[in-house]
Amino acid sequence: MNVDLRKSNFSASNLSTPKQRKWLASIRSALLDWFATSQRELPWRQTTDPYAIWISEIMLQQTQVATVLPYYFRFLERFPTVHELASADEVELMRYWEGLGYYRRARQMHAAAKQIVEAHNGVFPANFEDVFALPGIGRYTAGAICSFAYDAPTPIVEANTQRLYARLLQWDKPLTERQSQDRLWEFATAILPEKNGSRKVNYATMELGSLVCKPQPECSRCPLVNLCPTARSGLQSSIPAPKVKTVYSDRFEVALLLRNSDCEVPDRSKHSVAPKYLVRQCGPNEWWTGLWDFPRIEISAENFEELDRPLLVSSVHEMSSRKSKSSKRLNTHDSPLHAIHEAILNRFGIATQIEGSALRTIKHSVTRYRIQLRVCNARLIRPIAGDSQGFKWATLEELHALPLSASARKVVQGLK
DNA sequence: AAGACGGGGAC
DNA sequence: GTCCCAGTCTT
Repeated sequence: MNVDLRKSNFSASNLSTPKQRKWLASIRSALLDWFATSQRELPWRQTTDPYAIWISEIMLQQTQVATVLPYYFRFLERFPTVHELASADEVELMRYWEGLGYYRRARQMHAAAKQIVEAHNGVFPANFEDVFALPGIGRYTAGAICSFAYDAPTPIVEANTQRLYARLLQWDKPLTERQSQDRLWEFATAILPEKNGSRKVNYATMELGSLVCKPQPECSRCPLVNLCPTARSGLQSSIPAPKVKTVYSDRFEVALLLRNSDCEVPDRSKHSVAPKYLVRQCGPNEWWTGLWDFPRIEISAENFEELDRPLLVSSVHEMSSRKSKSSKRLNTHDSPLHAIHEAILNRFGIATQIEGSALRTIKHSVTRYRIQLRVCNARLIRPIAGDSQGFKWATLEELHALPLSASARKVVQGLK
């Protein structure tokens, strides 16, 4: 089209001048042609069931398509309707979410399902305001559900479309700014057709952002290349503005494997009793809220190294009697192990003793932390106090049914 | 406006 | 290694 790209960085208004409307119509048209031949066949696009679309949208928050696919099928098979989800057992639900991360998504979804049963008679709401009001559903997800399920003209702005829209607008300010967000939502609204067909347009903008207008875009394959001022000016690498680099910090942890067979009288009724491991449920103000984990604490880099030393020998007895002639290492200064035992006692109220050096070290990451976790055998040197809440002993089989963090799951994998 | 929240894919 | 991902909610 004969649209002047040099003037398509609109100064203000809501993209409603004749020239802007013509430009938008050209984009829409080229986009839909491209989408018809280039779209991926994703399972959540083969349905208009708002429930299934909702599940997919929640799973897809900050999570890539390839990661979601297996979870999506498994989840819908087990929880095919709002009612099934609303009446789901919390533990089983979390087990179906395990590995996806951002576990509050699952809890909020559970709450939302109950809300839908209560307030909407189990029928997924059909207008934006009602959908938006549900826990875990923000502006993007509400718009996506209404558009995809009902073909409502609700705009969407998420990672893919945000990048695409910013480039089409040649918007060079950081996208986190309020002004930027307002502009993006304005574009997202303006790009939708007057009447029907918003579903397809929203699918198409996301798909183009995902497959072509990537962080490193492939403009030579883009159906909008001749309509895009950023491509014209060669500013693809600076638009959208690069995000502030994440500063990672190292973190060291130790997890304790405490077996009941080491500290309790075995059940005499059976000649072979499966050992049980001490686990606890993570509380509201810690990572993996609601999930189960082995007793685990952060430790210093020095103590972390100490746990890697072979043939580690220490006992509380040796440490508590400072005058005794225990091993040379323990005599020099406060044992690092003592510090760890103290920290475990303070944190969990259990008196423990680490045995030997770490079985293994697991690397994982949580948001901005790069974590190394030493897994250690340990024993209880005093019974667990009655007021220590949240603990339970679980067999290997029971551990398989409990929702764990990905790192705790790795620990369990090593227990066979 | 900025930070918390998980984990894995892709390069 | 680094960057990024169909965001939401809380400071």
